Amino acid sequence: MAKSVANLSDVATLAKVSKSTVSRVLNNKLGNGFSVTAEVKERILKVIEELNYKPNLIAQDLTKQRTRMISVLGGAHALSDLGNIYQTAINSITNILDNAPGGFDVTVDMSHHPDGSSEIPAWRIDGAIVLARCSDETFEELEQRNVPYVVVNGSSWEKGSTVVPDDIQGMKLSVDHLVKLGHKRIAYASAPLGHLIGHSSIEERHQTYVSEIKKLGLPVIEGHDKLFTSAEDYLKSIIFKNKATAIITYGHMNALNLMQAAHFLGISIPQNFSLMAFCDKCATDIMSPGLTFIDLQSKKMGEIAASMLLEMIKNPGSARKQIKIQEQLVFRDTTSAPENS
Amino acid sequence: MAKSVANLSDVATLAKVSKSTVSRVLNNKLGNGFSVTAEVKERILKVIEELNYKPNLIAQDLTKQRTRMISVLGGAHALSDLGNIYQTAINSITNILDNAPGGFDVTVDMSHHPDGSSEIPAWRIDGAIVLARCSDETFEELEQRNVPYVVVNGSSWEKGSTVVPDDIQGMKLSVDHLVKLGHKRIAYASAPLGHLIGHSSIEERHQTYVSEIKKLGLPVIEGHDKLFTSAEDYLKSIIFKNKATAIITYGHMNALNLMQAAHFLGISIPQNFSLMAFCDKCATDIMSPGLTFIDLQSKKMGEIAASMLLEMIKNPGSARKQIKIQEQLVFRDTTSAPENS
DNA sequence: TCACTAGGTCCTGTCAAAAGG
DNA sequence: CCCTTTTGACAGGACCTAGTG
Repeated sequence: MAKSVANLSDVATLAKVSKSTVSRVLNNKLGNGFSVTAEVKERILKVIEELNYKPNLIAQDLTKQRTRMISVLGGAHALSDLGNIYQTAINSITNILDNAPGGFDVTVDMSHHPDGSSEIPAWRIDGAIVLARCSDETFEELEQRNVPYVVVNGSSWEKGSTVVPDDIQGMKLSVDHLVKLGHKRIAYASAPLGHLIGHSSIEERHQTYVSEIKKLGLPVIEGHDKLFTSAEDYLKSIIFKNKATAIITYGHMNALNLMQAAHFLGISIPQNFSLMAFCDKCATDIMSPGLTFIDLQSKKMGEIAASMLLEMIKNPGSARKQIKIQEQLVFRDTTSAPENS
Repeated sequence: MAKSVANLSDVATLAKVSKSTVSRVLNNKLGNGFSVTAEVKERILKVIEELNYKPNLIAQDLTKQRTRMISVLGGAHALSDLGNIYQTAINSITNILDNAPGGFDVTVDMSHHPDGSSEIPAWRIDGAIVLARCSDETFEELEQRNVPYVVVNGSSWEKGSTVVPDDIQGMKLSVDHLVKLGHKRIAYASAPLGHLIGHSSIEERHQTYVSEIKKLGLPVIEGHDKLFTSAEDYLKSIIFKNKATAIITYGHMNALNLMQAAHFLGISIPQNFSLMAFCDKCATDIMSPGLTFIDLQSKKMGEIAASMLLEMIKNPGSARKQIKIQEQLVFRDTTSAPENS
């Protein structure tokens, strides 16, 4: 196959000028000690047009020592289940970085890197956003290569910044909301099996549930410390046997399962029990009736993460930041005063 | 800031050998006319270890003229709404390409490229998967650069291959399913506003609905040619006024909306009307009761697209292919014989 | 000062050729 | 002269500094 694309030399030869001139017509803003005849400039531009020449980005990256590429790591779990908060976060991250001066190319890494092997193209990126977590090897490489990175909803190593939702405050909001409605027997359904094991939100929500409930002198309903499995069994145990009047769930998937199971068992929400979850607004849009939820503010998390990353890229020496985002209660149809109050 | 990463020269200097020797220790499979003293090899490997040297991928790309990167284009709509077929497709695409010999780095391009400007890093990728469609400029660049590409669920330009579901056959399956159950008044709800305008599936499903219904001598129910807006209005018009006993919807979001509206209006599914949709298996998992649907086989589409792309990369001269995937009926809880039959 | 150019730089991979025995 | 081991020079494409007439 013949050479299919033109390069700088080709343009230079055809325009009968040197490569440097072509390069500077393309890149250097005219004015600061740089000039060309209008005629030469025209000639060069015409040849570029004819050959449809475009600079080879790889070569450009090599000389400029920067790629204007930003990688979002952890796409495998970000895309795995429906309506999780990372989708929203990714969207706002992309928006910000797209519109940043100069423009960055945002790209979600989808490869399921086998355990123990970091395959992050650290040499190819100017920065990274980590969704919740990544492998130790990846963290190590990011740190060693001095790649600026921000972790969204998770913790970082030494040099990375973080943006996390304030789950302690969110759980307090939840309990407070239900207590104000008159609930006394409030249960908590933890994360389903297979969820991100060891994620801090699992621990924080759980512990805060226990401490808040105890602080108010209310009964801690059993099952809060187990991972969530069967929604039907859970309802039988928590509603029928333990007489709970309200359930807080770790995420929207639990809530969805519980709604379906309740429908199946002939129990009504919120007549027979109130239900609320931690999740993102967009996840609740698919549910009916409208779920009361603690908004994790994933859009805002994404925006802040992206801005912080830009700052870190611009200003390599700056110190890491750790930001906590306040969560918000959105009161809709699945919570109300308990029946017997 | 001091130079933070080691390069080939550094290794060579410290190991007291030439750069080429280091390079060959790293890359050339030993055996075919290549050899080093065990001692030299050890020395080099030790230095590499010490400096934690890793080849600069950008430079490597430049010399090798290939990046082992594959870009998935169209991420903006692939991630925009929940449970759409592209998520499944992306997952299977990634699986295949990850495990391909040599391994490819799959990356989803998320940038919302402004109209008219192709910003595809065509120079940086070895191949592309297009989800449904991309801008004309992008197609143009892919073609001109001879980047192998496969379009999933959409049409390509001259050199690209395509994998599309057979919507004509799928609509025939739907109508046939409902007719066999005894339905005579079958309606079709088209794509919601804001969906991919002009996508062939909208046209094909709609036209096939009309032609199949007519062929069977059944009444074409009005509303089939309008974009879907309010689920409640639709039900009032189609079920109450037009006495339809079954509705086929363009996608799972319509179906979800209709289920919620039916619940609100006090109509039961499938007692009062049957409902089915075109969608992906994973989208229906979040619905209750279980939706009868036409499976678009997005997993299979992804697998085939990825394999075709690998073939095209390996074999640049090969002719484009256009593959149609058979759709499948999955009979669940939302369709049954009509009440008055 | 103006209008332009030569040649080094970024970093790795390759190949012909040289060194060592 | 042969074989093994190693090397130097250059390609790859764009950018940039120093420099020329």
